[in-house]
Parts: sequence; structure tokens; C-alpha cells
Amino acid sequence: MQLSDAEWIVMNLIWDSQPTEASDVITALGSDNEWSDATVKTMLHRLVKKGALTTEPIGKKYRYTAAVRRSACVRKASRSFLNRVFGGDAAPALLHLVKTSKLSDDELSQLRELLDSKTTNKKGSKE
Amino acid sequence: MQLSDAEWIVMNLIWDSQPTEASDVITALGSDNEWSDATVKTMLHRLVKKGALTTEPIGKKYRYTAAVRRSACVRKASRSFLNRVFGGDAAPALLHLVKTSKLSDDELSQLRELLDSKTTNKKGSKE
DNA sequence: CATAACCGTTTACAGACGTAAACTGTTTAC
DNA sequence: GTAAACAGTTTACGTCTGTAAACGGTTATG
Repeated sequence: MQLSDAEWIVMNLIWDSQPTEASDVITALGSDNEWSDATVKTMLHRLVKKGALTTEPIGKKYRYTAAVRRSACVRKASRSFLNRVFGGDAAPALLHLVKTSKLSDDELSQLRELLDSKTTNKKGSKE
Repeated sequence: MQLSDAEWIVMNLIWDSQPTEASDVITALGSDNEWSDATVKTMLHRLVKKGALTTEPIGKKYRYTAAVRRSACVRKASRSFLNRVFGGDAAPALLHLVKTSKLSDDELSQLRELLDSKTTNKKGSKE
């Protein structure tokens, strides 16, 4: 599932509060975004058509639910980003991101832990 | 400077071996990519038009040189990626990338160092 | 010199995107 | 019940993308 910029905005919103009705999405995006109702409707429609959302009829209206998992889209987008910008090489990307990001101490230690957990498993194992 | 997928491919190549002539780019991309000559020419032309490349006439031919720094494009693309996928929040992005990437011990320790350098400087600095 | 090969420029074209109006059927409010 | 409000569907349209052919000038070659 390849999402465009605008589609990510919509999907992020829906992932955060599923299931949603169009009106909710419209108000949420309208204030954030200055999109007209029509624009939001188009987005929703396209997302349904492309299989990123499903609709469930609730009486006359519909309820929108994500049909793709966010994690899958994130994975896909990340891979695409890495390939595009860093030739698929994660390490330089990470170095770059870490360098250019503000990170709280808490986040830093979380990251450190994660790194440790990735490293330590090399000591005892022999592949 | 906003580069498309295909444009990144071309630009990466040029950044790696500047200045370059069209023929070099064509052969390099042709074998990698199955792009026809015409396609590569179009890309080059568009990149010149959009200001990402400059051409310098060498006799009858041209030599292409990047007019934008790779680092700037990387920064821009990274920001865009972060916004799109992680709502601009770097930490989750980093956690995700670290989790899903294979990293050598060497890379891991590089990262760890970087994290350390970011943490320690919080104590004295007032930003 | 005529022709082929090469290189840069123009033109082409379908599909994706951002943006949104118009249309249609339904619900609600007067 | 008639008009206004709402929800979903169709249609629109300019730009960007990927992909490439066609065109025109230059150089090399027979």
C-alpha cells in the first residue's frame, strides 16, 4: 500500500480513532488543514478504492476503518525512504536522523537500550 | 528541492561522480535500471530545469553537476518522511528503524557514541 | 558529401495527486 | 411536505511522474 502525503494525513487520523465517520474526519482535517469538505471526501473515496480503508454501512452513513495495518505502511514507507535517500543503507540514515533530531534524555536512553539489546546477542551466539 | 523517486536515483549517481556527462549517466542507469536513453535524458533535463543540476558546456557536450547539496536534499527528504509517517516525531521513527534494521556491531557502537554525545552535552549547555 | 551515430530539446501520454465543484439521494427542520 | 443540510459519488482540472518517441543539430565515417 503506497500512500501519498495527503493520504498519510488522513490515514494517520483514522488509525488514531477507528472507526470513524466521514464527518469526523472532515472536521478534524478541516481545522488542521484547511482542506475543503470536498477534498476530504475525495481522499476518503480514493483510499477506499485503493483498499486502504473499508466502509461499513451504519444506517445511511458509513463508518471508515483502516484496511491496512499502520505498521505495514510504516514499514513500507521506511523502506522506500531508505532506498530513495540512503540507498537502502540504514546505518547512515540513522546516524543522520540522530544527529539532526532533538531527542529527550528519555528517548536517548530508550534508543540506547534498544541498541544494547541488538548488540549483546552477538557475544554468546556464534551466528 | 523536492526530488522524486526516479530523480533521487539520478541525483545519487551524479553526486557520487560529479561532474558527469549524459552518456555516463545513461550507461550507468541503463544497466541498473532498464531505463531507456530517452528516459534518462528526460530526467536530466527536468533536473536541470528544476535547478537540481547545472550544465557546463564542454565543447559540444555538457557536463552535469549537482546544483544542490546532497545533505540539503537528505535533510529535506528526512523531514518530509518524518512528518508524513511519524508525525514529525523523530524518536518513534528511530526506534522503528533501529528495530527493523540489520546493523553491524560497528554501526551499533557508532550510534551509541552519537547518542552518548547527545546526552552528555545536556548537562552544561543551555541550548 | 551522404549517412549514421550521438547528444540535447520538444513533444507525448497515461496515471497519480492535490484540490474541489457538481450531482444525487436522504435526513432534518420549519 | 418543501427546503435546507448532510453524505456519498461523479466529474474536473492542472501539475507532477515515469516513461519514451520524435526532432534537430553536430560529428564521425565510409
